Amino acid sequence: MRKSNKEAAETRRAIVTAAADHIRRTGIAEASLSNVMAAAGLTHGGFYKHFRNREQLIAEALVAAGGSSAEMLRQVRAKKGRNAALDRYLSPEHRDAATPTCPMAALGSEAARSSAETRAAAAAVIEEMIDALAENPSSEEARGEAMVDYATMIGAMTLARILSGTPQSEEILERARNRLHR
Amino acid sequence: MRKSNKEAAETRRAIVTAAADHIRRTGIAEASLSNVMAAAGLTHGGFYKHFRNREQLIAEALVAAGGSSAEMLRQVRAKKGRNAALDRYLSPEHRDAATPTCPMAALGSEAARSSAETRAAAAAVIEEMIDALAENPSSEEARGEAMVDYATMIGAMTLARILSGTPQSEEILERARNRLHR
DNA sequence: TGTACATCAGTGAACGCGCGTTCACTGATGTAC
DNA sequence: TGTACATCAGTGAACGCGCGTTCACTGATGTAC
Repeated sequence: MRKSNKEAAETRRAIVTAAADHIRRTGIAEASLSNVMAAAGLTHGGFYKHFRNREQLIAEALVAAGGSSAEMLRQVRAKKGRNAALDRYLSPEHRDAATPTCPMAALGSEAARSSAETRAAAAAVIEEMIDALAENPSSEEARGEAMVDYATMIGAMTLARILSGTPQSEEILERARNRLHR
Repeated sequence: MRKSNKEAAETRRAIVTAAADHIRRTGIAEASLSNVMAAAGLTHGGFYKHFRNREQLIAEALVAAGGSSAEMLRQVRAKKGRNAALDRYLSPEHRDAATPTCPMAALGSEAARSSAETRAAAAAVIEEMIDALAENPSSEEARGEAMVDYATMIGAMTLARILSGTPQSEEILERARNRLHR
């Protein structure tokens, strides 16, 4: 039962979206093709009609996840300013979200150990997040500062998630917000 | 061929050490019992003579890894001061180490998604690292500042590892060092 | 201290399971005329 | 525009593999007397 080209393109997008959600929820290693395909409403056999292999899907899913995370940062920032965007990122809601928004906080250390293809995708995500975060994205200095800000954000979110359920979890988020506010 | 109690205790320690190395090198999910046991010079079947299950080993390995990481931080700091300890942590050598020193930088995002037992072990590691890092570990304020410092450290190391091989990798480490120096 | 027996550290085969990938098959869609 | 056939999206079974865990077995160590 061949599908139309338009339907096939939608299917491909649905698979990437399902994978983007899955890797942020469970990490890369736990996102099996069967589970991702089932979440997209398909059986696993058809996967290779759309992707070369699992590796390619992971790279695309990472970029998609990073895109939606940067978009959210940009929107809050445009409407309510930089501090509000930081507050949103470093909030208990982001910490507790069933599907975390930022892929670097959700699986950064796993990406660091991954293949060159996956790391290149992760590097593109970092680039986009820095763009969304920097006061003036064309200034080398501002981008550099945003880079360290972002490091603090993903580190604080990681610690807050490990410490979930203890008072220190709220504390690390609050202290990170205070340090990064301008 | 039963082993003496002393030998058995040594075996147990060797398994934990092998696991502590393995999880820092490859993450928790990739550290299989067979591989860990082989690294300790044993076959996998004997594992359950020492541990309840894999979960227990991971928790103990995490604490062991954190202990050696905190110990290194303390030693450099005692000899050469706080800034030198930060420089050592945020160095290209730590980034490139075959077995990374700090388990939180190596697998923090994975620990955040793990079971309560593993997260409790990770929380103990965080506690110990903050102790080693804080100017005055008995001051609540100093511990809080050290917490955010540590967040920046693990975030910067994670980003530096993803960006390995690009000029930004060195840049993020240098900028993080500069921001945290006192 | 010596003896008899219970304990148990470690081995290696086995289990059921889920993984990534391949494949034959289907029938609706795409395309060449 | 209509027809004939090639294409290919998606299905579901199959593959070889490594996983965590269990188990029968071994013989040296530990212990009770």
